[in-house]
This record gives sequence, structure tokens and C-alpha cells, in this order.
Amino acid sequence: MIDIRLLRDDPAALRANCRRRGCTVDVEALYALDQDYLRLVREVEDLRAERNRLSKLCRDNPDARDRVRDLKTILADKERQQDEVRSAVEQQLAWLPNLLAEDVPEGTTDADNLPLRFWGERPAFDFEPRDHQALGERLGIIDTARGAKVAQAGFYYWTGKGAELAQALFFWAQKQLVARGFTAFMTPCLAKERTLFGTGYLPFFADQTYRLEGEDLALIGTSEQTLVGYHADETLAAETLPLRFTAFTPCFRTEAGSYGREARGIFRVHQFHKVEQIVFCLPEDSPRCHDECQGNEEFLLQQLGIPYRVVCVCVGDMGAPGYKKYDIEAWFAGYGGYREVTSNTNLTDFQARRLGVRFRDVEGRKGFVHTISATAVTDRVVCAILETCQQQDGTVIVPEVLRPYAGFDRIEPPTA
RNA sequence: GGAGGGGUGGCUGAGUGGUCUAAGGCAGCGGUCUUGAAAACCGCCGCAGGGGCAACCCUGCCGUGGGUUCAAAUCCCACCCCCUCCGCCA
Repeated sequence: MIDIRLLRDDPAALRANCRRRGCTVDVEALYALDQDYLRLVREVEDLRAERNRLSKLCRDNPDARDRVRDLKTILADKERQQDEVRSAVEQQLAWLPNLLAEDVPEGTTDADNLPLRFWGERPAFDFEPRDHQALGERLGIIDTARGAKVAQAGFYYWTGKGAELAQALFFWAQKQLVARGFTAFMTPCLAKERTLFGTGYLPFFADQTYRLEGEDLALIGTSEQTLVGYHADETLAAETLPLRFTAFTPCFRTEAGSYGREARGIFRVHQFHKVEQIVFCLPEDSPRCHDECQGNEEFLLQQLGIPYRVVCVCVGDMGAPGYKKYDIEAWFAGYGGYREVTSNTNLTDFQARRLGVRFRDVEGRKGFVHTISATAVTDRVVCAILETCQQQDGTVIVPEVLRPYAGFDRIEPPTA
């Protein structure tokens, strides 16, 4: 949520931001509506003040009682108007995107994202590398057919050493984050609408959400929702910031409208698994914390030996809540290109304002915290490991750092 | 799922229709005293919104939402949450 004072003080700047981000809210009309609202607030409050004043005389003054009774009718009407206008303003306000960092590149799709740096040597194979789907089938560790049988197309199983490798990766990654000051969480995997709204997933990504019929609950699309929501309606002591949280959860997305896109393999699915990084910090610290999370993401991939590039996500490819976003695209040898494996967003106070996450320091300074939401690793990283670490004979060598967690150093095709 | 009890400021806890402008206590902040600290004493001590250059003024908030009333923390209804016991259960 944008600070409504921005609308009141500088609607032109707000309109420019909306135009740049492709937001269709009519800022001029919203400004006028908000002015109506402010006028109604003053009228209602004046009427209430009058009512309260008269009310004190009522005990021994029957005339005052009659006058207050009349006032009530007028007041009720004004209050109704005020409610209507307020909810109309709020509804449109909820659709306004966050401001943008100055260095966010222009552009409309992921093709316009700005590459910032490359890391690692792409593996040089003297054979035709397989993609993760081919490897997964050959090694018997990814089962999409049974995922579709049991659940639906877009669900899958990790089996055998695939499941063990995935679990090793997630456990290892979380250990690395804990060593870097993060607190580990296991969170609910369902959340109520307010939490999804507060984290900016509603209304913007409503069609991505699995809702439970008859309940105010939906499957989480990411633990960002439950981790940021954790401190909703709380005031955090500035000296405890930044708070660094990590969780490992499944993530559920309907992927409505993306059928057929990236359909091969398990790159785009209805359920995946993610170790997340969340930071709550003071406003002035969010660029630094954003970079810190970026450093963590890159550290993990470097330890795994996966080549990647970092891109600064362009205006058109960034969600409305984001202020600035980096993606990491890992090299997928079998696919033959860079593909997104993590993303890291500075949301500034967009979520904190919606959820009421405030800070207060010892001097009495108050405000909304900033939040950073960053991936650590997901199943996609397991896929990148498969494609990067494959051998000519179809086996996959487990990255060294995962071996103590996996308990084996290679995955081989079944012999039988 | 059944029965009962309860939700009041950072915490504790009084308050059953009208100076509630929410008592008292604890914690916190400032001060007096002290070499320093403690104790004692004095004062301050919620959040949000609106108006004003400002001092300040107004409005709302006692789990949430409705209702009754000139007037609700207090009465009525619904819902949410917590606790205790019983049942079921990974």
C-alpha cells in the first residue's frame, strides 16, 4: 500500500508512477474521491462533537434529548456516505503499485531485464546434455505421471535419491542461513485473506491463489506470506532490527493462464518447495539488507557450483508490490539457457503498511518497517544441480557440500 | 465434537448505563535527593485519524461486527480468539 499522503501531496508524481507501471487506476478521480472523503470526515466529526456536547445536557434537559435524536438521523446518513466513499478509496488504493527505485530498468518482459553479472563456468560437455525431465525419468527420481494421476497435471513426486537430494539441499540451505543470523521457522501452509492482501498477493495475484471453499483460507503461495504476516499489527523495537527469518514450506500456485508455458519438466508446477529469506528492517537499511539477501543467494549457488547470472528486473516484469528486484538465473545445461531460480525483492514499506508492521526507536521515532523477500533455494535449484552435474553415462554427481546431508555422492540409473 | 470460564493500556488489574477525560499497581521516561546507585518523593507515561504556522482542539478505539439508548467497557445478538475438563486423534 502506498502512503495516502502521497496522493494528497503529489498526485502528479503518483500518476507518473502508475503510468510507468501500467496501473489503470485513475489517479485524478481517486484524488477527487479522497477529497470528498476528507470533507465527509470533517462533517461527521463535527456532528459527533455536537452530539457529544448536547448529550451531556440530556440527563436533566428533555429538549436536548429531542435535538440529539434529530442529530442522530443526520449523522447516520453522513456516516453511511463516509463509509461508502472510504471503501471506494481503499479499494482503488489497494491497486496502486509501489514506488520504484531510481535504477529499475525500463522494459516490459523478462527479456528486458538487465544482466548485472555472471558467475561460474558453464560445464563443457562432450555429449548432448539432458534436461532435468530426461534425467529425472532416466534416474527414476522425478515422477510427473503419478503426480498427475494422484493430484493433477502440474504436480509431481520426487522419489528415491531425488527426494533425498532435494531434502538435503533444503536442509543444508537453511543451515547456511541460520549460520548467517536467520531464525528458522515452520509456518502454517494456509493463510487468511487478510494475510495474503497484506503481503500484496491480493488483489494483484488473486488468480494464482488456491482458496478453500467456504473458509477464509487459502494455500500459501510462499512462506513470505506467513513470515511477513507473523508480525502483523505489531510494533517492533528498532534495536531488535533487522529481523532475519527463514522457513521451508511448500508453495501452491494455480498458474492460471500459464498452461503450456514451460510445461516440460517440473520448472513451472502447482506445488513446489522453497527455503525463504525474509528481513524486517528500518527504512534506511533496506538497500543494504536487500544486498545481503542477494549475497546469501549467490553464496548458496556458488557453494553448489551452479553457474548463474544476476539480472535487475525491469519495470514490466516486476510485481506491483516491488520497489526493486533482482533475479538469479541459473545455467540449465540441458535446456541450454539461463532460467530463473531465485528472486529477491525490496518491498520497502508496501507490505508493512498493509499489515501494520511498525517500528519505534528509543528516541520515539516511529514508522513502518521495510521488508525484503528473497528466495534461498527451491526445487528449481535441484533441477539445476541435475543438469549441471550430469555425466555422460547419465549419472549425476552430488555437489560436495550436499554429500554429508544426502549421504551419497552420486545418483545412478536403476540397474534392474 | 460436548460442557464450563474468560478477552480492559507494554504487563497486572478495578470498573454492571452518565465527570470513564478508564482507578490502583508494575515496568518505562524525566526530575529532586546521592560521590554513584538503590530507596523515597514529584511529574510524565496508549494508538489511529482530522483540523491548525503553533500552543492546542476535535473524532474514533476496552477481542471483532451489529443492535438498544439522548448516552454503552457496562445491556442484547452474532462471530473470533484464549483457558479448563470430557471425547476423538498424528
